[in-house]
Amino acid sequence: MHENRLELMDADVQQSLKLFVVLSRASKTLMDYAQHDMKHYQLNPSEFAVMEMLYHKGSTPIQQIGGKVLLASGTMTYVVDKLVNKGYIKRRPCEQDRRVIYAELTEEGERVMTAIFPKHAAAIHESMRGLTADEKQQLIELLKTLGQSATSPE
Amino acid sequence: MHENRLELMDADVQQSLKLFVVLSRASKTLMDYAQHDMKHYQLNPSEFAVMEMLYHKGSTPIQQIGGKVLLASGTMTYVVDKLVNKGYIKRRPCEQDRRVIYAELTEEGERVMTAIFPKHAAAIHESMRGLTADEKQQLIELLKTLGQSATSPE
DNA sequence: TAATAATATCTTGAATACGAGATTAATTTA
DNA sequence: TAAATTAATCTCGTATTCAAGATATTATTA
Repeated sequence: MHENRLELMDADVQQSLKLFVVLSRASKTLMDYAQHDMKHYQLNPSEFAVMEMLYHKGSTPIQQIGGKVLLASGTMTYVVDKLVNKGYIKRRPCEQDRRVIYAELTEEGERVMTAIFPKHAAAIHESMRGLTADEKQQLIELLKTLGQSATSPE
Repeated sequence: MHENRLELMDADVQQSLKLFVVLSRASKTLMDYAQHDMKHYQLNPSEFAVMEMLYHKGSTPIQQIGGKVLLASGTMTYVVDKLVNKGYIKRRPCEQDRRVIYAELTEEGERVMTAIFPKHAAAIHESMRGLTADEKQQLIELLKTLGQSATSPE
């Protein structure tokens, strides 16, 4: 009696729900995989994302970092504090605009990311070994389209 | 100097990282969309997932629910408590095995899910309007493969 | 110039999640 | 049957996140 509630739905809607579930699972699996790798470096996903952005972009205003890695401002303070305590980044007030504070890697932070990042990238790459380059490219295109359609005005 | 750190990497690895980012974003966008819809019914994603499972499977041991919707046992207690307080589900001890406790929808819970679920399904479906049925099918297959490769033995 | 609006960061409180350990019950072993 | 093991749930402490509000600074406007 319960089982066929799903079967009574429109087939297209069923397919969308199926995709939703598969997307959730695949995403969670990959995130767990990445998180597990980060644990080797004593970093959680938010911390790693901030470190990675600073590693690739250099000194950046805290707010810009939050916008890029999709973290709320309160979260940014928390994450930056933790990374400062670890000695990986430092705050540097902007001289032109004293509302702004830059975050940037310390020498220690640079050193750590230089050691860590290639390993982490390799781990991510390894987690996707089930797909060919062509399949990955297809996935990238399809996911981009999906992401856009879910964002744009209802 | 910072920008081309990425460019120095192997192209295949770069592609995998790109896919990782696109997957994260698409997933987050869809989850945010779904969460926004659930808010109309005063339910968060974990609560909705539990309700949905009970709606489709009927009375189920709490641990099994946790396994299916990927929540830790401590979290299950918390979520079940909240749904019980809302009057949507109830606990029922198993008579054969007194370690086991079933959760099941109350009449109110049944009523609410019958009203809510089709609307939620329609919202999910709508969020994916940017893809054709064929594209969705491709995505489903590719994501399944990806999810498996990230799970299987390192 | 004074008042207002906008911007960036930080503070605080609530919600959510996990993990370790406690509790209770069932099952297996000696 | 007693002890040990396994299993299911719950309790408690901690971590992470967001949202709303507070504070400080800059930009705009009257």
